[in-house]
Amino acid sequence: MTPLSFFKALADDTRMRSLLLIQAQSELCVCELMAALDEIQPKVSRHLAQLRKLGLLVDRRQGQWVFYSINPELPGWASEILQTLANNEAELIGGNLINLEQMGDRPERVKHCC
Amino acid sequence: MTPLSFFKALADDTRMRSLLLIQAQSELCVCELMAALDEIQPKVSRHLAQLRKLGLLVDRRQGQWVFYSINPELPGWASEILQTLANNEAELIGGNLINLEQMGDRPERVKHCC
DNA sequence: ATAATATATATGGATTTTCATATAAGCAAG
DNA sequence: CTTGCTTATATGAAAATCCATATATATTAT
Repeated sequence: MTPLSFFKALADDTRMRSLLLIQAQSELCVCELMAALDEIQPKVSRHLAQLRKLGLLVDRRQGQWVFYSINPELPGWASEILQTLANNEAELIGGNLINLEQMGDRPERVKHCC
Repeated sequence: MTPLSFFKALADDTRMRSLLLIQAQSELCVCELMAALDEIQPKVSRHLAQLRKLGLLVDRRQGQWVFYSINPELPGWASEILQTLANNEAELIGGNLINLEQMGDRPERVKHCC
C-alpha cells in the first residue's frame, strides 16, 4: 500500500466513514454499516471489498455475516493517520453511530480466539 | 476544509508530491515544481490552484514568480497528517528533490518579512 | 518582446452507482 | 436429510458521474 493508494481509499465519503466506524467499533458487518451509513447493500459491499483488496481491512465470516476490521498489519504511518483523524474529527461519524445504536437485531459476536 | 476534501487533495500524485516538496522546501514556485516533477506548466499550475483554493497552500508573488507555501493556518489534524507522511515516507520525493537540485537558474528569494 | 503563470475548452479515462442476479448460510416443515 | 424459504453478502454489467490531461490562449511582470 502506497501513500497515494491509501489517500485514494480515504477520498470517498463511504469508504472514509466505513473505516472510521470500523475503527471505532473494532469490527462491523455489512448490514451494520448499511444501517450506520444509510446506504444500499451493494454500494457498501463494493467499497468494503475495495478496502480489503487494498489491505486496509480484513474480514472474517461468522455464520451468515461477514465482519470487517482494520488490518492489524497496517503500516505505521497509515494507522497513525487514521488515529489522528479519529482523535480530531470524531464528530464526523457521530450521526452514523447514532444510526447504528438505533438499529434493532444486531448480530451477536462470537469470540474468535487466535 | 473537511477531512474528505483534504484526502481528495492528496489522492493525486502531482498534488501529493507538490505538497510534500513545498513542505520540505518551505516554498517553491511553479517553475521549480515543473523541474522537480518533470511536468508541463499548465498541469502544475492547475493543481496548485486547486490546493490554494482548498486552503492547503498560500501564494505570494515576487516579481515574475509566484511562490507557494503551506498555509500556516492549516487545521491541526491536517498538518499532523502531512508531518506523519513527511517523517515516514521521505523517500517518496527523493527523486524529485534531485531534479530540483539539478535545475539551473533557480529564482532568488527576497526575504518577505511579516 | 520574453519569461512565468493562469485559465478555457475539449476529450479520454477512471471511478462510482445501480440493478439484477448469484452464492452462501441458517432454519423449518415434511 | 432434503426441499423450500429467508437473510446476508458478493458480483457482472450498464449507466452515470467525476477527474485529469492536453492544447491553445490569456495575463502579468520585466
